[in-house]
Amino acid sequence: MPTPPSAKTPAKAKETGREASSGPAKGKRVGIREIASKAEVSVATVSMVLNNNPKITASTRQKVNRVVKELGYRPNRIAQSLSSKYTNIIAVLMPTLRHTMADPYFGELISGICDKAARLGHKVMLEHAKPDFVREKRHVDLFDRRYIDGVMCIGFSDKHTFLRDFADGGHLAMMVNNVATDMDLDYVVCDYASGAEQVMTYLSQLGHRKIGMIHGAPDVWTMRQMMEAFRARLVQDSGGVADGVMVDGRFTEEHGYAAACRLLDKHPDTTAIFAGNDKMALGALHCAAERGLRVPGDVSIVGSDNIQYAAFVNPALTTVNTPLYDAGMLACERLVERIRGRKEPVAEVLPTHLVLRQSTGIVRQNGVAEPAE
Amino acid sequence: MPTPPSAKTPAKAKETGREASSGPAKGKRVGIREIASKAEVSVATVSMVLNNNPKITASTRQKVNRVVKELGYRPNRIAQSLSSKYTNIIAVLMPTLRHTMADPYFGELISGICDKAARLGHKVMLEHAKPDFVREKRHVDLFDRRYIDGVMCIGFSDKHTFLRDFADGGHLAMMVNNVATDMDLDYVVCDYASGAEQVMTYLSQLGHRKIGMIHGAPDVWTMRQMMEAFRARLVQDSGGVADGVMVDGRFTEEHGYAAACRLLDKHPDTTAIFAGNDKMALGALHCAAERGLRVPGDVSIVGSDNIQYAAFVNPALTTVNTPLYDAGMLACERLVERIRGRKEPVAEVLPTHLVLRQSTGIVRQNGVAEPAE
DNA sequence: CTGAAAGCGCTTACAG
DNA sequence: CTGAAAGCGCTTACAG
Repeated sequence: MPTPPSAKTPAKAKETGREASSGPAKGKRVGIREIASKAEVSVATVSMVLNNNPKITASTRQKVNRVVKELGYRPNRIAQSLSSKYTNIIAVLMPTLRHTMADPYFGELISGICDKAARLGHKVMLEHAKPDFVREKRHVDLFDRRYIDGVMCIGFSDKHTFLRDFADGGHLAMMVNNVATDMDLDYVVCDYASGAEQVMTYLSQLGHRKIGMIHGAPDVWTMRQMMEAFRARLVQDSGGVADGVMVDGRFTEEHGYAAACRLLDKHPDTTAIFAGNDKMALGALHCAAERGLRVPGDVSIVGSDNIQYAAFVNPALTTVNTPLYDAGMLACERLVERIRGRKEPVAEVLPTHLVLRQSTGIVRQNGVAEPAE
Repeated sequence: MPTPPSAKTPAKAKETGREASSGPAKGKRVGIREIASKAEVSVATVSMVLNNNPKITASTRQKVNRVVKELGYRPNRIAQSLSSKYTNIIAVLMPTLRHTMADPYFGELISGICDKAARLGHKVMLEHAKPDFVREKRHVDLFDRRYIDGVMCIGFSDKHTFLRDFADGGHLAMMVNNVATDMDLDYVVCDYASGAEQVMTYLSQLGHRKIGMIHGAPDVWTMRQMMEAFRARLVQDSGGVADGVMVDGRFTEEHGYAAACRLLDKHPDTTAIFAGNDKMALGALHCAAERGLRVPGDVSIVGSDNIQYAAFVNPALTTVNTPLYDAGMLACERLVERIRGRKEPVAEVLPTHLVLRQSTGIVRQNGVAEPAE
């Protein structure tokens, strides 16, 4: 247990009189029966009023609501869940990357999910798919033990075959900004293929012919979309006009940095780098800076996702805007629809667009990279 | 509803035969009574085995556990919660900043909380304290409606007086990386005062005398700690040797950028800038770059928190490492202790240390800033 | 050490 | 349109 290293330690909180762990509040919580008796109706009627059952007269409704307000009655959600079919909780399930929550990519998705869920009266529960979590089938437990009504899956790839268990068990799951190949799961995804095409068109217009790509794991469906678009464009532009190489940057700054270094070592004639996400693009930017390469003077760099930081690096990053927050919102909305009875599977694609900033420019004249200044 | 703008639209998921919304799985879920009858004991015994009640014989325990395993029995958590005093869920409550979840600061805290909670068998629920949320006292509802056993509060300031409601209602709340002045709440916080002192000592050693600070809202306790340390050091070093000014950067890159510009406009002789968090430091870095000021040649810049990006900007940022992830872990651990009966209030301070990188250097010789090159 | 019973606080058919 | 009763699936005193 760490001790205050500084003299400016906050004053010790006083021992409080309140019974810290002696359960739900002081006094007897008011329950549905008190409301019923005070309103002179049955508990069934109170319940129906609370649930906006249309069978109830406006007058009884008023009468009950008045008492509810008077006594400050708040129905016990646990009891409601036990009696009804729903918990009104959805889970957000994600892989255990290093401090996942601190990632702006996941953050945007989750922000969208949370905001929409709150509006729809649902709570959201956070869950990490650690190895033992999966091994012990605790992802299924989320449903079997009645924690949740549905689950949103973010950050997974085709390798995460345990996701099948959801469909197999008849449980409601939604892929957010990804598609699970052959798993028959609902999804809402941004149009990464189009984003990559826009990047390639733009770079081509700027005169770039020697283009490198820093990609992430290709078992991620969206990444595959980008890689295929990259390759397809190279083929299409070929006849010798375009050339490209691909290196793995594993979605992180660190590996994006290393990938960029490798790329520039092997192909010093590279004039543009397309990174599969902004973090790898930042890594590439770092590599360029370290080598004294001017961006975009010597090499143009493009990212993808348009995370918050993309606008605040030097030079500001040209990138593909993928509406992550909106994807989170829509996915949540659709999942709740499913929970409420929607039968048709969900398969939505959100448009993407290029955001031009300072990290891209027309191709340099001489074909060989040389230090700036 | 957006339509696929690209040709590469994923194949439509097939309409599935499964009953999407017809409730918990197929077939009758196995309950505690089935286990009881198959194991030839009472349900009470099964329950006690499940809860590791020491009163149960090893042999009955075995017998029951075998059946539990055989039938793959998973106790219904809702029913458990209704009967017992606990939900085994804690909430993480935070203000509604722009896409809060995408913020690395909050992300680190939440990552720590989640990881520890999972290890302790607790689920975590995410909650945003929007204006109407607070107005309708829904933060109290979290307890009154039995959603949660305790709440972790992150990102709040002294202005958020609604936090008093927790202590007033006898509910378990924990401030994470902050202290609620006069609110009598448990807390776990990093030692920001010491961090700021280390920064000032270091800058002083480098010869800096004209130091500016970009701070955030002073009603945030931790920020006040830093500001006081900054001021105290200036006074201590005075007799004309040190001078400083403070501008508000509101915790964001944008305002940090603006604040740095204002600072450098008014005080062009500033040789070092201490920003209250890394985001504002990045804004300052951006401002310097835009003006052609070399960092650290013309001006040194220091941040605080050591978020992931701090190492990947140009130049890499010197900053104070505040162990946010650890703070989240410890806060979670302590909150669960409280839930389980701990009586003493929690008041922990975690040590911080300076991380030296490229954005700081010895003071420039001439006292006036001039464009680089 | 184990069992029978009451109860947690709601909702939902089923009567009236 | 409303009420009395059963039930959701557990845990917890209370007897034995």
